Amino acid sequence: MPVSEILPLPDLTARCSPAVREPIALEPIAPAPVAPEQIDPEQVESLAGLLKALAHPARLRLLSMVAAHDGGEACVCDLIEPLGLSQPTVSHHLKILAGAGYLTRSQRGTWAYYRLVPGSLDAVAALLSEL
Amino acid sequence: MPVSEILPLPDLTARCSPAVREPIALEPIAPAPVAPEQIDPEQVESLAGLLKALAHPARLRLLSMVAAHDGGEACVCDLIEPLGLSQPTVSHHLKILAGAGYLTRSQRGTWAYYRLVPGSLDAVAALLSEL
DNA sequence: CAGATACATCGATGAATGTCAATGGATGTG
DNA sequence: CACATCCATTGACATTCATCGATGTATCTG
Repeated sequence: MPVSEILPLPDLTARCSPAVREPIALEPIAPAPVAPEQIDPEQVESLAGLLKALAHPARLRLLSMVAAHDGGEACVCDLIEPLGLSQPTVSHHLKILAGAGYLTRSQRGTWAYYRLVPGSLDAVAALLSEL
Repeated sequence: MPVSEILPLPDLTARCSPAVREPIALEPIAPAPVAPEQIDPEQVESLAGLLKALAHPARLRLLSMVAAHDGGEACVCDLIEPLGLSQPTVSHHLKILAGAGYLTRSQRGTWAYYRLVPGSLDAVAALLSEL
């Protein structure tokens, strides 16, 4: 039987394990947290999703264009030409932005008007800063 | 020769073109800006790249773990196990974060220590808010 | 020098994403 | 009703991305 099974002392060869690199505790210590992060896994997934919805040039431009448009709203056909993408692609990006909560969609007649959700960008910015 | 070529008046059928939906100007008006956005295209690409680097759960967790680690820095081997990904994958994500300017890398001996760049998250958060 | 450890890079593979043409549904017009 | 416009959805395709095993390099130890 190897000695290590009786006296599981950290060996002195330098390895990565934090327990090895830390000075040896003489008294019993509280069990170190297994995960050295304090971020809620669900919150991380959520924030990553919010950022992924923003992480595209066309979508950032869409947000800016909608916000700067007359009355704070714009319909799809207003955005196609300045964006330089096809109508299905523009609708696709708008759907992603609306799904993430950055835009609201209201249909009036044949047109679909998109409007920036107030404070939505500041909210995700705040989440980033407190990370 | 169609009349429209002599008198190019906007027709009355409702179409998307803003010029059609706007009230008809009686006086000559300054040419409307073609692009109803005022965002610098380069800045949009840049911000999208910064956000793309953040838009992944593993990378957000890495930022959090590095920031919360002892001394504000952590080496790769400290992050592999709590993250639950392989060492090449962890190195891959760290490289992306460092390339975007969120982390710095300093090699000391065999270890590579990563450290959060102070203010980098607040900077991108500020860019988001002023979008 | 031989072996072990930490880390990056390479290559391959499966998944996700962006884009457009084509289609379809809904609304308004003549 | 027939037709045009706006918009979303579908399907197909190419590109990008995430992941891991294998390999290579550098450093440290004995």
